[in-house]
Amino acid sequence: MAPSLPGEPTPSAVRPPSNRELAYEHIRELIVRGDEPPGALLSENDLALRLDLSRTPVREALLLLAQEGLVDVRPQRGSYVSLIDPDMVRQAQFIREAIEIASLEACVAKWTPELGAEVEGILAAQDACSTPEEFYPLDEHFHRTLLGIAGHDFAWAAVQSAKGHLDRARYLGLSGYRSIAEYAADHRRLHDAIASGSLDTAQEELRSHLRFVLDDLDQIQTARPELFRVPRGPERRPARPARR
Amino acid sequence: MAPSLPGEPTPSAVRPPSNRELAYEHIRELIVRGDEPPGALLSENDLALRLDLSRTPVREALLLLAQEGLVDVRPQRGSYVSLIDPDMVRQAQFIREAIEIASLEACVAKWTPELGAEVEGILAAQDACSTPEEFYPLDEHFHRTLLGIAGHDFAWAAVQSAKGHLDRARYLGLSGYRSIAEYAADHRRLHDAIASGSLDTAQEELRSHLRFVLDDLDQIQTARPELFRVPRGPERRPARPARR
DNA sequence: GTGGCACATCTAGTATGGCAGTGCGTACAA
DNA sequence: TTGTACGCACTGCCATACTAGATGTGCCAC
Repeated sequence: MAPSLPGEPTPSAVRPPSNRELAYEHIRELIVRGDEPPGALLSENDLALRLDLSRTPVREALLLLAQEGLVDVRPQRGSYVSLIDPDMVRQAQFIREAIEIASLEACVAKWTPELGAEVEGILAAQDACSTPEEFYPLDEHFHRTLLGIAGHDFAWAAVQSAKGHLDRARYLGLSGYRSIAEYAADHRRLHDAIASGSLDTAQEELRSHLRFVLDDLDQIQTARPELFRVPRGPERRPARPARR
Repeated sequence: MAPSLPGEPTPSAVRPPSNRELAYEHIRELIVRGDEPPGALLSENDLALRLDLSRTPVREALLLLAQEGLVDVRPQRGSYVSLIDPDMVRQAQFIREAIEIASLEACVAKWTPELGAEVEGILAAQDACSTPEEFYPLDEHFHRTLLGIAGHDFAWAAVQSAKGHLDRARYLGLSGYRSIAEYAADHRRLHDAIASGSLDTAQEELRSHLRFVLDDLDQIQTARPELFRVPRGPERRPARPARR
């Protein structure tokens, strides 16, 4: 686990993270890792108890997560982990692809051997990974670094906020449908194309790399249909818990 | 039975807007329209009094605006309207351009005469505008409609959240540096290119249209430097009292 | 046995009070 | 005159109390 990622926009270095940030990170982790599956109830009161905080920071964290699309707040009813909406995933993928592909032009233009060495380091670390848990942060780091080289570091925030649903699908996808080694190989080919200055090749490599998420998505949807919002038909509630 | 159709993220049609949404819209309007200029102090207490609400919805609105980059919350110090950061505006422009340009492909592919008629209606309304206040929502409507035709309606949220700084610059830009008529003419040329199925032309039209914001930006920065974050030099603080 | 209404009990939304950190004005010392 | 220490007043952060609305449950009339 990286203690401090480079380029972090967090002023946490001097200021301890607020309870809201703590709650946000914690809850987001629960959702992305699948510990709280899509459809699960996330009660403000319950979370406040579990995290040993008051409702206010928990509530504000849920507000941000709802903005991101990971949580579905239904007033006076409850807050739920949002179901994975295939259409929304596809659109998130579109956004990500649009931004990352467009950034490659500047990335190739600004490429230097020093930057190449930095990226090589990430690639080497990826090759040493054996579990998705290890690979996942490195994958983020790789893509984020490329954006940073292009001078579009700020765009990462936009990508990240859009790819909430993508993250979950990706996490599940890394769990077996496509191997870590294949993802790592994609990254290396992309790096080679950038380093050799062939923009078109790089764009094609990145495009197919990013689109594999969609293939994974189909696989996951077939295997775990209960995690997905049904495209047609109500299915408002999967089952009657019949509490009490 | 599902009373509300899934797919539309806004339940506002059936539910009255919450105080938080009211506060958000109101404060955002203040900032984008320039009523509260960059650097102005936005006190939770003060806003709560002015909007006749409690501090909670105001605070949550400020949280969302901070996430969007329009407000700069400094803990235990105050919340301020963020200064316009030229680099951030450029990156927001990049994001927007990447998404809208990429969406044109699907837009051209899915174009129909019926959709053309709808867009024509917007164009006609734009031609009838005489003030930026009238034009501004129609401009949003135009671009959003194109995204919707491409089937990337969801991407609008990403664009919007990224273009906070852009909005302000754009609003100022509409106030004189480039005329409404020129913007409207851009839109019409873009429409014609899409309708005739020439993707490349459409992309070029849109690209130059969107990049005019950057030209405006330079004009505005020259005219009103106090609204901008200084690009070079420390200026961390005017002076260091170095108490204690 | 069935349909409908009322209540008990959840929920999130909102209001408010206390707390802790920071900047700035002021007064004092060199 | 200049530099420094100190305290007040202000800020946002967090906790708690209260409100209104939605839902499941069970009683009761039929």
